[in-house]
Amino acid sequence: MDVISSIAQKIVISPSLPYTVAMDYHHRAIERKWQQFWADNRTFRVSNASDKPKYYVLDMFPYPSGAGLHVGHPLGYIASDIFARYKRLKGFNVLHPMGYDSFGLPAEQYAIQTGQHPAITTEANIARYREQLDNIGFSFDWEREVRTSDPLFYKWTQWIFMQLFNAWYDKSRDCAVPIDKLVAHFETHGTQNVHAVCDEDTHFFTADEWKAFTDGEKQRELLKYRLAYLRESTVNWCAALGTVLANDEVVNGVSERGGYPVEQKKMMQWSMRITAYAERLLKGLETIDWPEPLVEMQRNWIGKSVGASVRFAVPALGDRSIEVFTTRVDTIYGVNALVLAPEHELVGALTTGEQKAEVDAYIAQTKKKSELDRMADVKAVSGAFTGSYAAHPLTGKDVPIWIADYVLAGYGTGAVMAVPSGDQRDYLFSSHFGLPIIPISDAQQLDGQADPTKEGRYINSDLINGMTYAEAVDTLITKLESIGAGKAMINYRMRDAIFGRQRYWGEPVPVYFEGGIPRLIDEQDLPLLLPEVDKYLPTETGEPPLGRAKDWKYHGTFDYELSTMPGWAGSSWYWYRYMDAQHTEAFASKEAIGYWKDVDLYIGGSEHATGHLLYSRFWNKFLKDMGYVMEEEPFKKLINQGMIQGRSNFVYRVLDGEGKGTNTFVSHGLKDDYRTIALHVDVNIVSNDVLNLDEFRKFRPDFADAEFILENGKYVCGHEVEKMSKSKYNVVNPDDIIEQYGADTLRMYEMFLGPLEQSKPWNTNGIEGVYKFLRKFWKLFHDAAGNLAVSDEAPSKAELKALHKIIKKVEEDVERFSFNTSVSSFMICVNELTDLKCNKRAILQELCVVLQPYAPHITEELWELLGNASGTLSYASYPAFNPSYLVESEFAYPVSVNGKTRMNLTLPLDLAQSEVEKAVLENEDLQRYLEGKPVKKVIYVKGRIVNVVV
RNA sequence: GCCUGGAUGGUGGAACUGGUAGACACGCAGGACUUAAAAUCCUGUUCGCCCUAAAGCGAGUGCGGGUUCGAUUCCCGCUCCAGGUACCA
Repeated sequence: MDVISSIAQKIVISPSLPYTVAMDYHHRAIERKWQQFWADNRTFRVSNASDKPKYYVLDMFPYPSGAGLHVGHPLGYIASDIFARYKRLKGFNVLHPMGYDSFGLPAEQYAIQTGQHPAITTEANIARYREQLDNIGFSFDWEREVRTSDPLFYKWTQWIFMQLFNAWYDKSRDCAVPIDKLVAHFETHGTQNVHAVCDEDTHFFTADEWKAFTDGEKQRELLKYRLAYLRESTVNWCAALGTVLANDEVVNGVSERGGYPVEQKKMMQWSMRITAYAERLLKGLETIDWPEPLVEMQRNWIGKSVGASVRFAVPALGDRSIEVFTTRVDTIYGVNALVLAPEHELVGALTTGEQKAEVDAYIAQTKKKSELDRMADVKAVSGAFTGSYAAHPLTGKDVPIWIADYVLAGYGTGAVMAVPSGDQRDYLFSSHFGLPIIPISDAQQLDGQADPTKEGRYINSDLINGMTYAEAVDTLITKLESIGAGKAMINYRMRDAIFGRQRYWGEPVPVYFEGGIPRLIDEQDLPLLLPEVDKYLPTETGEPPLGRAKDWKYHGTFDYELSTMPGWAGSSWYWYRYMDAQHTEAFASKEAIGYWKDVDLYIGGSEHATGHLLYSRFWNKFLKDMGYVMEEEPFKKLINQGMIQGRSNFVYRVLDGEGKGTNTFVSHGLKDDYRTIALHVDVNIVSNDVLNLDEFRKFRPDFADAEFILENGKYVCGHEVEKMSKSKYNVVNPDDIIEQYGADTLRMYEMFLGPLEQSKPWNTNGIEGVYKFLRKFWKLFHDAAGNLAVSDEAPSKAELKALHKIIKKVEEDVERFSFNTSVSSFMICVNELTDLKCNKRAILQELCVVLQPYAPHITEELWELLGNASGTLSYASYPAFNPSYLVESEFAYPVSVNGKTRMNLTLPLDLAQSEVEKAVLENEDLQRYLEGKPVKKVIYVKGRIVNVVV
């Protein structure tokens, strides 16, 4: 009677529940109970002091957008949570925090449209995110939460900026050094023996000259050395948005967001001297365990080339010369021209009167071209002769000077020496303009194209004739250095990072101006709070939004810097704040940093490869140079989770003779018989590609009386993989999945979908299998009436084998981040135990521990039902694997003939090879396949296979 | 163009160091239970041939070759897909 009434009750409470007889496993009640328990008991609070070894599992923290989490966002968080929970069971003190990268454009755009302060929008979005995250049962220590837009957080972002401002990079020591040391050096030795990474226009001066400088002159000079510095840079200025955009925010010459035109504009901008760290950023890649494509991307981004810089004198210009960078100094005798970027500073001076018209026309044409579209870049060769000649540094011969747009102003010196025999671009250029093409190696094959080979011996090359590549390079560098015409040089593609945005919703730069000189505010005045403004738009005079703040002056008199920091500022150091999120004396205490040191495992998307991950490594190295942190690299191991794509569903509306839509829809399998148009349909009313017709009528009231042509009584939808977006009706909210199936099912299903690193479309088909698994698991502990029924009997051999198989499997899988295979193995284990009718406490209790990282709620509940203290499962011990339970005495060998499997033969594992051969060859069934042919050889691999070769 | 991944049933995927390809799950088909449906349980499910069936035979991991007793796995050549990057001297 009780059972029946409880069923009845269940039906009343949850009429929408698909499985009304699920009287046993009530995921809603269980999950709510444990989430509350963990919060109330601060179960996942972690201490900065422990006898246990430390382990730091970090997720890339989200930007809290207004749309909330969709089902793709938590993929990485689930994986890292499984890993963190597993490490806790393995006896580690695990730091597993979460926070928000809460400065950013969408909140500001919303503020521009609605006038609502971005802080309010952000606060609401964070609350929504938190609720959604809590629903999934993550084991985050929320007491360490950080928000980059919180003044208590950005105080330290500003503080780090101040340290960067107050530092320079000393190449002799190969590290950053406080600027005071540079000032002290200037006072005693001037610029002598200063090896700094600095601007190109620094002056040389003696100690006396330095001392004679005014304070303003000193500051101006020092700015050229600081790691955070102000300089005029060409930026992507978007007038419509009133801001500067990063290169990756500009697509095809228009802004990625909104598609507004973008122009190149010179502006004074804060920059970060990341190029000082180029070599260390490159070297460090060898010491970290990151996915190869990511390492490769950073390597390409840094773009190191080893070569030489060579100076070509230009007699017509007196003492001025053209400097080129080349990676192939060995080809210098093959030079037939110098080619400059049209923007090169010497172009004006070099152009002769005769050539002026042509050159000007060409420059005008290039400008238009770059404005138009670089994507429409045809391989057309173009260029113009300046009329001037340079002198070849070794032969003294005249080398014509050209300009062409295939030479980029921003790379190297903006000028190249053209060697048509060795470089394809130079070859095309030379053949187009009829310049001579001189072979320089006896191994070169110039049949219509350049040959960049380094093999062979040099010819037509005077000084290096007959030499090999290595000999030639050494000889030439030595020679060029001795005549002052060149030197070995390393060039990097990476540029210094622009660090200012003309935006409101970001960290204010803690700088004010006094007589045009930027100065830091006093440390005691941190944080420099974002001022209130009446509108979140640039001022009428084109100044950033902060220019609207009333009476916003340092000490009431000095103007503040009006740009704010870029989106990556806060995320470049946030993982240290988690170590000691409440600390007030520093960004984290020395003790906390000394204990946690670095991130052991970092999980996030590969889209941050060259942004966040590069800048974070840079700031980390800087903080280490200054003695604030301990490790050269912040993220020891990194895993990229794949992107979850959308999977859209379609219905097919039949078209009439004129191509107009009718009120009839045809099922996917029959649509080829009709003229149809595909319409997106909400994936949430489609199950296994079968459309719920009633829901469809509600979804599209305009089709309430539509007719449906069905197949097998069903309307089957078509599907396609697209981006997940509202307009495509393919967004799935994790909350809906959790409501229907529970968080444990969601967690396991997201893992079950496939390898973590792989991108895949979200598809709810198949989630039932995981839900069924959890109910089956629950049933192991209960009798048919739903009462706990666990036996204390000793487990059987088969039961122990099933348990220890999964203990081993999960251990191996988690360590190699293969979470999908664990889920399958759990299913196999529960299937086996169900077949064995196993209800032994000794088995089930350990199984709870093994499954806990994947399905923490159901296992906590069962753990408690088994009589364990409530909520102690998170810190239980992972069961020890005992291989003896897996030992087999015999094995069913697949017996193959010439590699083709023909039969199975069960044999004891301790047989000697000769005995196995005998048993196999004497087998009657085998004779059929041998067809009387003589046996050449028998391959026997113990516990694997027997192969008879005839 | 270059760099990095990837391609396995109707679907998601498994096979970890060369050793029974398709585990596990979805879907589908059939059956049990039920007045019925849902849920649950059971059976089958790579394809082709043969066939009442059982059994059997053949093919098969994008395509073409190779190494090997044995290849989804290693080597060579190609096709397609995804991500990154692009006159980088």
